[in-house]
Amino acid sequence: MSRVTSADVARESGVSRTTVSYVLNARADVVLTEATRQRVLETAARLGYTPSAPARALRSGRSDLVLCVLPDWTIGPAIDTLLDHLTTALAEHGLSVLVHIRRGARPLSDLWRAVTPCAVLGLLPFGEQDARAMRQAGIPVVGAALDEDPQPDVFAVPQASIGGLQADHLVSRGRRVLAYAAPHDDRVAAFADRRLAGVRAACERHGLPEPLVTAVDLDVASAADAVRGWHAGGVTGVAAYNDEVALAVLAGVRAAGLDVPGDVAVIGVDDIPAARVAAPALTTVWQAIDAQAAYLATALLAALGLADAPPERPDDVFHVVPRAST
Amino acid sequence: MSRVTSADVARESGVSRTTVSYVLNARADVVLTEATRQRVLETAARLGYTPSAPARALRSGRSDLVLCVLPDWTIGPAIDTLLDHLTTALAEHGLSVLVHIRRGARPLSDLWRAVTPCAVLGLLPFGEQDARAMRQAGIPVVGAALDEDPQPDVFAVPQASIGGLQADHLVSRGRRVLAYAAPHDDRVAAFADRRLAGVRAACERHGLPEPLVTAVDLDVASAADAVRGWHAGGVTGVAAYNDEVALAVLAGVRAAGLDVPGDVAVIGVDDIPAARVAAPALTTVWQAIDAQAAYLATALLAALGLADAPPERPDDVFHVVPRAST
DNA sequence: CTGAAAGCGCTTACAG
DNA sequence: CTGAAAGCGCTTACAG
Repeated sequence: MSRVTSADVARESGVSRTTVSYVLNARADVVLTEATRQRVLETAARLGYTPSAPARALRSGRSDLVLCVLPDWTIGPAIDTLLDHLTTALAEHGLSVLVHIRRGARPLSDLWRAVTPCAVLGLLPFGEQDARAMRQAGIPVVGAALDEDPQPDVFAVPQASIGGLQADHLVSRGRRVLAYAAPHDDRVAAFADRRLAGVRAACERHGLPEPLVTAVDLDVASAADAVRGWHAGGVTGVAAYNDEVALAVLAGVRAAGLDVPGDVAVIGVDDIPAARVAAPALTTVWQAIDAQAAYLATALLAALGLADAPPERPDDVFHVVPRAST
Repeated sequence: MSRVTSADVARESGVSRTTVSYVLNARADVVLTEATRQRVLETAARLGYTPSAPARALRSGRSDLVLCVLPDWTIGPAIDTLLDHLTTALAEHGLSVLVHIRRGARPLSDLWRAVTPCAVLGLLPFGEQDARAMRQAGIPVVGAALDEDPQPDVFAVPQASIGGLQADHLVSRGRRVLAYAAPHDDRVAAFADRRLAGVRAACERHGLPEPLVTAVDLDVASAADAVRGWHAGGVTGVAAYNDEVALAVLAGVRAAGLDVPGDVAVIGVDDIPAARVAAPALTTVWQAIDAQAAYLATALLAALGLADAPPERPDDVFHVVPRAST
C-alpha cells in the first residue's frame, strides 16, 4: 500500500495532474467545468488523497509548519494554554505547529533553514542576528517578548506593569513598606527583574522606600527566613514573582507565627488553581492568556496574508483578582 | 540571498553533488580521499550549508519530524517536563518534535499522511484504526497509554497502581473508611476512572468498604460540601485525583471546621510545588516524569534503529512522598 | 478549457 | 574513486 499521489487521482479521474492541482487548490483564476471539478474532488476523497507536505514545501520553498520557539524554562500552565490555542487557531488554516525548546546557545539558524517554516513564533526574545536572518529570508517573525522590545510586530506583555499593578494594589490596602519575593531560578530572571522594576517604580511614584528584595525557594524554611527578615525591616506587603512563590511566602508567614493579611499582605501572579484554595485565598494578577494567544495567532496569520482582519491588541491583558491574602 | 544548496557546495569544492552527499552523510561504504572530504566539509561550513529537510523528506519518503500527539486536556507541569526531555533527547539524533494537540474527533490520518513523520509518539491512546494504518505505512508508533493497553511497544504508566498506592498509604495510617475525590473535568475521566479502580481494588484487598466517590470542583464551597458528605459517612481518608483536587479538599476540610490529618487524611498525585507549602503540607504520589520521558525517547530511537541500547523500563515510576496531611 | 514539461533539492543506483 | 542521470510529488508558466 504505497502513497496515493496526485497522479493517481488524475488517472482515476481521467484528467491531467495540472487539472487535479487546480481543482484541489481551488484556484479562482482558472475556469474549470463544474463536472470536472466534482469528479476530481470525489476521486480524491474516495482514494483518501493527502498532498505530500514535503513535496509542496520543496516546490514552494515554504512549508506549512509554524516554528514555535519556547524558552528552556517552563512558564507553567500559561504555556500549555497558549500552545493549545495557537495550535487550534493555526490548524484552521492548514498550518501545523512545530515546537522547539531552546536549549543552551545552539544556534536557531540550523533549525529554521532545515525546516523552512512559513513563519516563526518566538515566545522568548531572539538574538537580533537570528531575527534579521529570518526576515531577510522572507520568513515572518512574530513574537511575544519582554516589555521594551522595539520591534513593532512583536507583542510584548508589559512585565513591568504587572509589578506596578501588584504594588498599587498593596498600597491601596494601606501597605507602605513593600518587599519583592524573587524566584531562585536564574532562567526566569529576565521576567523577574522587569516585574521588580515595576514594583520599584510604583514605590517611587507613591513616595515609599525602596522594596526589600529576597529570593525565596519553594519550601517553608527558605520562605520563613525571608519573612522574618522582611518583618524585622517593617515590611507589611509582599509582591511575589508568581503564585508558586507567593504560596511559599504564605507558608513562611505561618511558620514565622505571623498573620496574613494582618501582619503582611501577599499578592502573586498567574491565578493558578491552587491560589483560590490557599489559606488564606491568594490575591493574584490574572493574565488573559487566551487573548494573548488569539492576538499572536491573528498577527501570524496577518503576516502570512491569511487573516480576515488585522489583529487587535487585547487591552485587558491582566488585572488583579482580590482575595483574602491582601 | 537565496538558499545555499548542495550544488553550490559542489561547485565551490570542485566536485560533484554526489560526492558532497557522500561526504556530508558520512557514508562508511564509500571510500573518499581525505583531502576531498576535508575540502567539502570546509566549504559546506563556510557557505553555511543546511540540507533542505523537505527535499530529503521527499526523496526518502520520511521526514525527520517526530509527530507527538497530545490529548486536548492539559496534564499540567508533567507534560512540559516530558516534552522538554523528549525534544532534547531527540534533537541529539537530528529529530525535531512536531506537537499536535488532539481536538475533537478530527482524524489523525490527514496529519500524519501530510507530514510523513519518521515516527509517531502518542501521549494518549490512539484509535486502533489510526495506529494500524500508521504501522502499515511503516511508521513506528510509540506511546504512553493507560494501564491495560495490549501493545507491547507501548509504555503504560499503570494508573490503577497509583490509586492503589494512595489507598495503601491511607490504610498504613490507620484509615479504614476511604473516599475518592474525583475531578469534574470529563476530559481526564479515563485517567480518573483507572486511578479510582486502583483505590477500589485496594479497599477490597484490605477488607474495607467501597470508597465513597464525589466530584470536587477547584473551589472551597464545592470541596466543603464534599467533605461534609464524607464526614457524615464516617470517612477518615481521602485519595484525590491529583494535587490540585487535593488542595481543594484541604480547603474544604478547613471550611468544614475539621482537622487534617486528625479528622481526615488527604493524599494527592503529582507533587506540584504548591503541595510542599500547603497547610498542612500535602502527602502525594511523585511520578518520575524524567524516567518516563527517557524511556519513551529511547524506545522511539530503538524503533528507528538509532538507539545505542534497547530501552530499559524504568522501575521506580512513582512512589509516595509522605508529608503532614496523612 | 486542459495537458506536457520543467524544476524545487536531495540521494542513489549505475557507469566510467 | 567520482560524475551524469533519474526520480521522490508537487505546482505553474507555457502551449495547444
